[in-house]
Amino acid sequence: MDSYEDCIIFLLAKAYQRGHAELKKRLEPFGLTPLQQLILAVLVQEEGQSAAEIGKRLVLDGATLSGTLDRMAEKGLVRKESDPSDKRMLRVHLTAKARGLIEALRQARQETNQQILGRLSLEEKLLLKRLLRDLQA
Amino acid sequence: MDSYEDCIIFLLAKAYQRGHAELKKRLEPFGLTPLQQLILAVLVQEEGQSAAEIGKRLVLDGATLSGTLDRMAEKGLVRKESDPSDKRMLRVHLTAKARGLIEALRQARQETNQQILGRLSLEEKLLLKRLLRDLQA
DNA sequence: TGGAGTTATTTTGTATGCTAACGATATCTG
DNA sequence: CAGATATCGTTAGCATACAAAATAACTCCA
Repeated sequence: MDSYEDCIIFLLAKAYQRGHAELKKRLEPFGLTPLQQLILAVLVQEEGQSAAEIGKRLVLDGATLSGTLDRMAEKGLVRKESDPSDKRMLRVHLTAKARGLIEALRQARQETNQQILGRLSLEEKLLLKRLLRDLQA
Repeated sequence: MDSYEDCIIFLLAKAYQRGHAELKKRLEPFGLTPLQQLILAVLVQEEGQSAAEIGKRLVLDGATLSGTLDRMAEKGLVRKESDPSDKRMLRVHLTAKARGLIEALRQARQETNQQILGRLSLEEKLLLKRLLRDLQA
C-alpha cells in the first residue's frame, strides 16, 4: 500500500526521466545536451551573466556548472570572460554559433513539451505546472 | 513567454531535485542513498529477483544497476548469487542487515512524501500522482 | 592598513544514469 | 548438432549533480 510505486519522488523521477530522454534525443542533432540548451536559454534572456547568476536561475550547483561551462566553451558555444571590476567573477557570453541555434532549440523544447503533455487537456496542463511549482517552495 | 521557466521538463527536474534532496538527507543516517533504498523496497516485495527484473520494475538501465548493486553488496545490504539454472542470471537477496532497515526506510519515505506534498489538498495529491503517471505512458 | 570573514569558481570524490561494446550463456533454427 | 541470435551482466566513456575542500579575490571593520 505505501510501497515505492506510490512515492511522489519516484513518480517525479520517472516522469522527469522520460521528458529528459525525449529532449535529449531531439537535441542530439544540434550536438548539445538538455542542460547545455538550458544554459543558452538563460543567457539569451541576459548576456554576460556570471556562473553564480546562471546557477541561481537554474537552481543548480556551482560545481556542476563549472564543468558544463567548460565543455560548452570547448564546443564554441560560450565565451568565459573574467570581469575586470571583480576578478573572481566570470562573465559568460554567447557566441555567434550559439545564437544561430537559439531558435531551433526553442522549437525543440516546445515540440518535446507538446509530445510529453500531448494527451493532457489544457486545464490539466496548467494544473500540473501549478502543482509542480508548488512542490518547489 | 515560452522560455525555459515554462518548460515541463524543467519543472519536473526541479520538483524532482527538491524531493530527491530531502529524501537523501533523511536517509543519510542509515547510510544509503535514495536509489539504494528503492532497490531494497523492490526486493522486499519479492526476494531473489534478477538484476534485469529489478531494472524493469524501476525503469532503470542495467548499467546503472550493476554498479549500484556492487556498492550495496559491499555495504552488506544485498547478496548477489548466480542462478544455477541460468548462469547468466543474478539473483539478488536481502541480508539481515537490510531487513532490519526496511521499516525505518518505509517511514523515511513516507515522511518525505508528507513534507513535500504537505501543502497540497488530498484531491490535489491524487491528481498530481495521476498526472505524473500519465506522463510516463 | 591588515587581518577576519565572505564570495566566486574550481577541484576532488561519490553516485546516478545513459549508450555502446563485450564476454558468457541460452535458445532457436536449419 | 552447429551456427546464428538473443539475453544477462559488466565495463568503459560521457554528462549530470552534489558536498566538501582549496584558491583567489573582495569587503569590512577594528
